[in-house]
Amino acid sequence: MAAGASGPRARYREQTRAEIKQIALGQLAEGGTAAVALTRIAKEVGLSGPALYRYFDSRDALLSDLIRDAYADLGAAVDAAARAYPADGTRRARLQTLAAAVRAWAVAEPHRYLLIEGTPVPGYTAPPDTLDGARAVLGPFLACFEGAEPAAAMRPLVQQMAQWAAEDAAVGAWARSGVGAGGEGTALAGAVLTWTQLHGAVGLEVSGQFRGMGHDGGTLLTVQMDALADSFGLDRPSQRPHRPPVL
Amino acid sequence: MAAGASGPRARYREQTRAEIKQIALGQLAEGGTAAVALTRIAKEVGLSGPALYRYFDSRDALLSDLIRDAYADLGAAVDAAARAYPADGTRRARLQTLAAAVRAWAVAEPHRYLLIEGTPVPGYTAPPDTLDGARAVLGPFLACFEGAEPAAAMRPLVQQMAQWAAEDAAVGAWARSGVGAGGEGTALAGAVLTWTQLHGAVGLEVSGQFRGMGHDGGTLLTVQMDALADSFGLDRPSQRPHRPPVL
DNA sequence: TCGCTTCTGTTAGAGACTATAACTAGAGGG
DNA sequence: CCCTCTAGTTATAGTCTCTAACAGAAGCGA
Repeated sequence: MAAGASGPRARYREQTRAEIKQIALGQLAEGGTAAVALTRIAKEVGLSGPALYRYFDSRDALLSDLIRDAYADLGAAVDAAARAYPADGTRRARLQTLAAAVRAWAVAEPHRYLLIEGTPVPGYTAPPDTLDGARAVLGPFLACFEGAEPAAAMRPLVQQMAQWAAEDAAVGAWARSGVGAGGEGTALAGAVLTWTQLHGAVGLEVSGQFRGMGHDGGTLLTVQMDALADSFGLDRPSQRPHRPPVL
Repeated sequence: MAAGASGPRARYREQTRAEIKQIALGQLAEGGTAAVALTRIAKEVGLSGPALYRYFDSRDALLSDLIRDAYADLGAAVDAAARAYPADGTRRARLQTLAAAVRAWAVAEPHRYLLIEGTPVPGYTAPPDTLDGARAVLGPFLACFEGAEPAAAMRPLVQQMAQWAAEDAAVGAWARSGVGAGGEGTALAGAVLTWTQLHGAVGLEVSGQFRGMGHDGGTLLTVQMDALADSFGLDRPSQRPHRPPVL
């Protein structure tokens, strides 16, 4: 819908914007957020300095666009994983699959993941779409908690989430999009916990803080998700042969 | 040892350095890492521009110092909580207490916490003391897992950690400083999981990504730590009345 | 006490970057 | 076919990091 492309001019404009963003991504990959400089982008794209301001209001606007794209991309990856997951699979395995999809995307594009989940340090500009983006990524996780039976330890959070779903109609509807009515609190609690643990595990791994430690990020995440599945009583743990995934 | 203070000159130097750091902390609190500017610090401290380079080699050096201090401070807070915790208390409650101490520090000084756990975006300069700092913060958590009996889901991670402790003598000794011999893998796994989940929960809360969601950070962290304690078989869950902590 | 050394501070300036202002040429649309 | 709006230009202001060259003063040993 955003296309529009009312004429050849708009088309060319979109093309230039895309080129700018691509070069920005390159700089991001090389030196992090701080390395994204409009002047250098301009030089590389063959324009001169201020011309870029025809395409992006400011450096922050460009970064916000990159964040938006990254969220969309990650969301698509999770969505694809959810779509590919067999309908008759266990909820536990679904949770593992989706979590692994997030991690795989993050490991493949560390800089973009840091852009998303990173602390809003650069210009302290909290992009407002962050919430929507996170919600889109998290959506497919809701269904993992269909009919879950959370352990006692989970109760306080489940209660708070149920109340939230009751007070905010949009949130309630969103939660019900993943699980049947009545399970909103559980599903929201599960999704938020998943998000939090993903943020912790993947964020630390991607930012290199696990280097030199005796474990690999995949195992850590698998273990965490497994424990989370236990906490929500997802399926039977049954017999889990524990060979760590070969990364 | 670091004192030295061989003369009045060194004393004055230390004083000026402290003043610079304090002003930098103020700027950090107002606008994040990006807002810390040497020129403005100089203006505020009554010096002129390049004079600051007599006290810090570069802007990054100043930030590294702030990071070092923050780690030390957080470590001290955790240590104090550990020291204040009764020797005959349960390991589960100890875990909750230490985790709450970390969160309390982070909530009280969000900018400094973000400086620590934040992604290395600004200059992409990974300060090498990060590892030591994290280890100091994590140390007191080791003892929470004394004699723990990890659930099946934890096994892969425990195994990896045990191997790590076996291969790296220093790590093994560190782990044994918290728990008796034989429990290294379990303790390390517990500590790393705690760190990861703390990072996730506290980082998201402090960076404001929970705003507008129907839960409070304290409950989320409590629930997570409780589930973690379950996963490691710490004490008896017994009867937990679940009133959420009033924040 | 004298004089050397070292430390602390200064101004000047190079270089990178964001962003605005004023202006120009040309492409599209009515 | 002309008029307008757009995409580009150069010039410029202002901020920031960091280096260079230099000046004054405090400390220290003989």
